[in-house]
Amino acid sequence: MTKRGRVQLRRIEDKTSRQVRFSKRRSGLFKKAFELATLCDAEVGLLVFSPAGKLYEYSSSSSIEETYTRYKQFALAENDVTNRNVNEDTGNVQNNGEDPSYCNILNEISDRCNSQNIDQMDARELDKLKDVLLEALRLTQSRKVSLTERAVGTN
Amino acid sequence: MTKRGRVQLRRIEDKTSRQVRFSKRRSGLFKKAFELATLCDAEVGLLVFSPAGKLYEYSSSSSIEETYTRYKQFALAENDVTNRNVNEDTGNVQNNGEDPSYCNILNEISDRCNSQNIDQMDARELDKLKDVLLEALRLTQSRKVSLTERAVGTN
DNA sequence: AACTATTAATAAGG
DNA sequence: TCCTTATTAATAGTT
Repeated sequence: MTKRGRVQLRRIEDKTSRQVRFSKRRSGLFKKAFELATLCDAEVGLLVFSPAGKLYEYSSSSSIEETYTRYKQFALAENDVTNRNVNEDTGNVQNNGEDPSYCNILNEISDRCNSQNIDQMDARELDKLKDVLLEALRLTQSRKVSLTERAVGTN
Repeated sequence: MTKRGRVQLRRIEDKTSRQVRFSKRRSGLFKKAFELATLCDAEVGLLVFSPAGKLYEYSSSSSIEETYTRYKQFALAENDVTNRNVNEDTGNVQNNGEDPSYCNILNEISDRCNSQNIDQMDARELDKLKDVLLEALRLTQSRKVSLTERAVGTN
């Protein structure tokens, strides 16, 4: 009889055991995720792709998308702070940080594309998308101009 | 001495215990996520917001964004199948499904906005973004036209 | 899928 | 937050 309980922390080579382990541990992980959200009032989003490529998901809020959007907003806010610091200390990051509206508009496009099935947009939604695309285009153009000017050595 | 080990599966009301439980269970959950990815060669993305709003993340691939993109592609593919079925059975879903390039272009914009810090795009990246924005704009316009024509009753 | 020996997680307390 | 310990939960290997 071989030992039970303990296991080496490396990839299981045998395909069948790996699949079996995956099923068991996946259940465990999702249970834990649910318990954390329930007991501790936390927002949890969990995505798992099996080795065979099958998708499993859990979200304690209304959707994975919602949690991901919160994540992007959070990460963006943190990045802004980080980049400002780097810029002030070293000056070698091409980040003017002067145009938060540009980040916002591109994020809005991203959200708009992510939040719904594109095929099901109605005319009104298409119009809104057109507006943000136009605005993004305008900002992209002006940003490129100011980048080019800086590269030429205006300051 | 009170009982240990077992716990009721509902929100912990006491704020301090909830915070303590959160810290402990969060570590456990992230450990399990890491083990599942390592042992079973699975792709795992995990986002957790504490009750206080602090973010914790784990990704077995290069980034959460990458896993989320895979998720969106997966969900989109499944949705397409679902919507086609609905459309054939009922005819009441405004989904022509005839223009996969439109989904692709919007997804590319989304990816391009998600995959890097917007503030750090160089001129070349801005040019590429401009191109996809223009293309998306063109497709948005033509899609709106065809939607309007259909609403008027061309067929 | 079910069983059981073993280890892991964790609740309460310090 | 970190340690200890009693208790329950998860799970590896087997059937």
